Amino acid sequence: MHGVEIEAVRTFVAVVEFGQFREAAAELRVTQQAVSKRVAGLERTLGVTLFVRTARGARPTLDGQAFLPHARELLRTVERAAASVRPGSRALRVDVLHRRIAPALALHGFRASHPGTDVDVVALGDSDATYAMEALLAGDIDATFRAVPGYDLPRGIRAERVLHDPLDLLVGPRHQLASVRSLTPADVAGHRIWVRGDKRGAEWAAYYDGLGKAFGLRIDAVGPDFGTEALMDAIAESDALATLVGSRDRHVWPDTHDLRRIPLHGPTPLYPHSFLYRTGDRHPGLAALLQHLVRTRPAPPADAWTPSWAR
Amino acid sequence: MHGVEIEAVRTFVAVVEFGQFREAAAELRVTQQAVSKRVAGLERTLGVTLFVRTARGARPTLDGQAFLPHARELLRTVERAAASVRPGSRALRVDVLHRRIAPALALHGFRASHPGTDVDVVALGDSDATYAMEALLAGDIDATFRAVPGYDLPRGIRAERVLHDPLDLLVGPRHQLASVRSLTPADVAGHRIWVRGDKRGAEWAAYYDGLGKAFGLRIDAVGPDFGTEALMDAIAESDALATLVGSRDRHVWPDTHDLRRIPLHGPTPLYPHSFLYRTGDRHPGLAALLQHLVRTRPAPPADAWTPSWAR
DNA sequence: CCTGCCCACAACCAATGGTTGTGTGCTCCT
DNA sequence: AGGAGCACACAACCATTGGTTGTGGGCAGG
Repeated sequence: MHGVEIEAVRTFVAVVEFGQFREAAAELRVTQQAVSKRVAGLERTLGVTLFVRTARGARPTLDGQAFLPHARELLRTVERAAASVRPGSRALRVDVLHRRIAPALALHGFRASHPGTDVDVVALGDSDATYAMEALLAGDIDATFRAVPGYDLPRGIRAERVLHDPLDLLVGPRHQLASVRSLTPADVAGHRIWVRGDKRGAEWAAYYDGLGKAFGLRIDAVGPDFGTEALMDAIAESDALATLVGSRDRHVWPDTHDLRRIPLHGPTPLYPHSFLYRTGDRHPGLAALLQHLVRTRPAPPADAWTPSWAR
Repeated sequence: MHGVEIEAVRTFVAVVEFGQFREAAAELRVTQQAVSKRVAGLERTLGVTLFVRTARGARPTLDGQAFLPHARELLRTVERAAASVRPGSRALRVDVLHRRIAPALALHGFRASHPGTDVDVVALGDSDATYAMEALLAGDIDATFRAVPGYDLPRGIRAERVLHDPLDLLVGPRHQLASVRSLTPADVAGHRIWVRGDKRGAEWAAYYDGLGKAFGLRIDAVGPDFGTEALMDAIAESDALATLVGSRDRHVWPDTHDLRRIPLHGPTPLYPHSFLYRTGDRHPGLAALLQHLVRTRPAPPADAWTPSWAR
């Protein structure tokens, strides 16, 4: 009974409206005695008597009348305050790292099957998973697709493995493997591979490090200033340079490059996409999206390979 | 943790202002853990994360930033509500007899032009001017609008004529005068007029008695149990019954009643509203309100009629 | 790598706010 | 006038809450 309590104020208004404690109690789903206590408490904290109790009900005193409009305003203000951050009042914001890779396509599927849910797709860029986590914690985004271990996440963030994209080797027309239809990862040993990604980004780097170590590949990450276009240009020219792309990625590059995808199998390296979200986020679209992703989660191929930390 | 708690909101604001839980806790004289719990509880009820916790403190998330102004407004509203009944330093409390008649409108004008002064409008009802005077003398209210003679007031109470509302005849669609555009009071002689008002209320009764005598009208007061709605219903049905309302009154009645106002001129009967207050009342808002009323006092029409005691 | 700072979690405890059961006073009806 | 019925207050009791102290983990800075 330290300060003014909102439930007490709500009770006060109900009593004024019904003219008696009993009905107000019924409306509020509590006993008459509880209403009596709440009103008594409010009267104590305010230091005035709010109701004249009669045999047929209760009617506000002058102080009660004076308090009433303020009480109503208070309830409206509370409602507005709660509405200002109500989950669902805005579109769900999901970060996808890049608009043309597998997670973005999964989002398109979700939008098609849930036309009622607004989803904003934002691309924070492939800088660093940490940055995305911060944005997640700060509420800038509701979820993000990242390749991270399922453990060792910041407090308040959960991850769910929802996608895995088999990798294709992408080579130019003059590459030594350009006409091959299928390869094992081990076949690529000895060929230079560049992947685009910030060295500091533990995310891509960790994956390609693991992949390289597992199959004896030489994979170099080219810094963020070296854009996708420049990388594609370099590959198109080269007879020894290749890169790796998700088989479901829908990157666009000029036709003139004549680049070829060569699927990898035996084993099939999968790039693991986790769906990261705040545990406290009550946005209704979030639950729906998570459910959709889990339901449509593809079965991994029998010969799948992923780094140990991603399992 | 059922609904939004004011203490939690206060805590939230303190944390935003200090930038960390620790200092906010010191400010609020509780432990850091209590602040942590309160914020966590608020986040749970709102369903959003309000702060990003870092090693050096806490800064609001986007939701937190959005919530902040509402939180501050909420605290101000609570303060105003409590102040409205605070013994000693409460808002100016003015009785208006009814919320939809001219004096209430005048108060709205005052509030608009003096946003710094809190005014609470209460309605004691049209029982008896004596009752209002008692409330005035007892300090329950600071002022009241009543139609009383300027003389013969209890010691300690002063009256100032501040408003006069021309009367309209209000009739139903089937009334014999329903299509007339304007009337003199004498034209209404012979038609039955009911006005709502307690017979014991010297106030209304004295005015309508005088009006009836002056122009040969038959005006009956229907008791307080006979509500405004019932009166309006009766008038809507009748071809002979009418009532009198102030031309500035903003009573609401169902559209279906199809009631018509007919202004009275030649002479124009004015209903006199006096502003009554305690001479000893030092409330700063009182002087401001009185001054405002006197300044905006309308000039009476040239052919005005008021009872002799009201002059 | 260690230290210091800041917040979260756990365990515990007093106070709160709810319940049921009962009492008192007023109205209305007989 | 007296009793029934209704409406609110009081009392006892109990689950929940919101506070405390104690402790641990993460991060920035030396």
